[in-house]
Amino acid sequence: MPSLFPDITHQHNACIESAKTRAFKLAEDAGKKFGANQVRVLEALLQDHRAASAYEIVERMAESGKRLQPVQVYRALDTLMELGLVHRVQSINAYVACTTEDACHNPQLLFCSSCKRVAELANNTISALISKTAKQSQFKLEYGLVELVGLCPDCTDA
Amino acid sequence: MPSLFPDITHQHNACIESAKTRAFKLAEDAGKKFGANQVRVLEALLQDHRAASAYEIVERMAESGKRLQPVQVYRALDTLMELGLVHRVQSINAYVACTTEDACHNPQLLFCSSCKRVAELANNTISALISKTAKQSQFKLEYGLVELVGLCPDCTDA
DNA sequence: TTTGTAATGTAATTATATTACAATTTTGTT
DNA sequence: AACAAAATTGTAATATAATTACATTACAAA
Repeated sequence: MPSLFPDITHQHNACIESAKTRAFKLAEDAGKKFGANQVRVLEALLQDHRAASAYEIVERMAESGKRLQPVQVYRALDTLMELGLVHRVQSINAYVACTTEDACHNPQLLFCSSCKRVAELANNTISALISKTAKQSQFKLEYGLVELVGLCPDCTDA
Repeated sequence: MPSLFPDITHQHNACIESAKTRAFKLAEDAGKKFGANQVRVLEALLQDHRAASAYEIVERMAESGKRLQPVQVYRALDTLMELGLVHRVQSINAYVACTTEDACHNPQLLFCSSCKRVAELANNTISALISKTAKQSQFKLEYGLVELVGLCPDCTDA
């Protein structure tokens, strides 16, 4: 099994474009339209595969000419998370663009504590097991998160 | 399968005592001793099975006569989490005392967003699956968390 | 056109967490 | 007991993360 972390050779421009296309389609299906800020924040997150705090997003955007207030970034993040296009990396209060084929609300994330990159799983066995467990305990699941913190292959080698 | 959430009839005093006994034993095994603040913070968390923010812990302790500064609470929480006696409820930046037989670092938590109670699983199938997944992706796991957010049986009924 | 709604903008504040450094207590050793 | 080293506790200030409240603008539906 190859690493889930994007390698150096991956075509990031194409990666960004396909993610945006996917996002617009998804929003359309959900009967929503992106406002300018939502698009900008998504773009800021798509710049790389690293988790960024809300305030880092503010700075990224300021550098590219559009400074938003924190609350505006949080609002955009909320919308994007509702659509499953952005995930919160809970253990570090940061955010990352979803990279799975379908947007999701129960992400399974691998977070590298060294390079801050995030890889995303879509392991149905795990999802199913979680659903089953919730059901068994009569727990009405709103959302479930699986977050693995550690070192990605690149950072382990180095 | 019965609910994992403690029912009204559970003997909470006994619950607290056994948790404390377990904690002291564990610390001893690890060659550590608890300082006064560590014990106090653990006791504050053991008051109930609800997740409490660090600042709520500050207030709880102030009410019972010993106000600590936030940083002192965070220090105690760090120590307790290292020992696996306290878990962070990542999705809400809060903390809860571990309730499983053995202290653990890879907790599986069910968090009720209504009453804030936390139940803890120890599902080996899930743990094993996560370890396996990490290994397959050459990911050096530091810790893994599973957090299910939703409504507990009591809050679903109400 | 006006009405309602969603999105955006601005300011202030609250909540969460850490840094830096000083004082004290405990532990182990002479 | 006396001392040094280490761990724990205490205090102040600050950094980071997130929300509240309210005003304004854009845009679509009636």
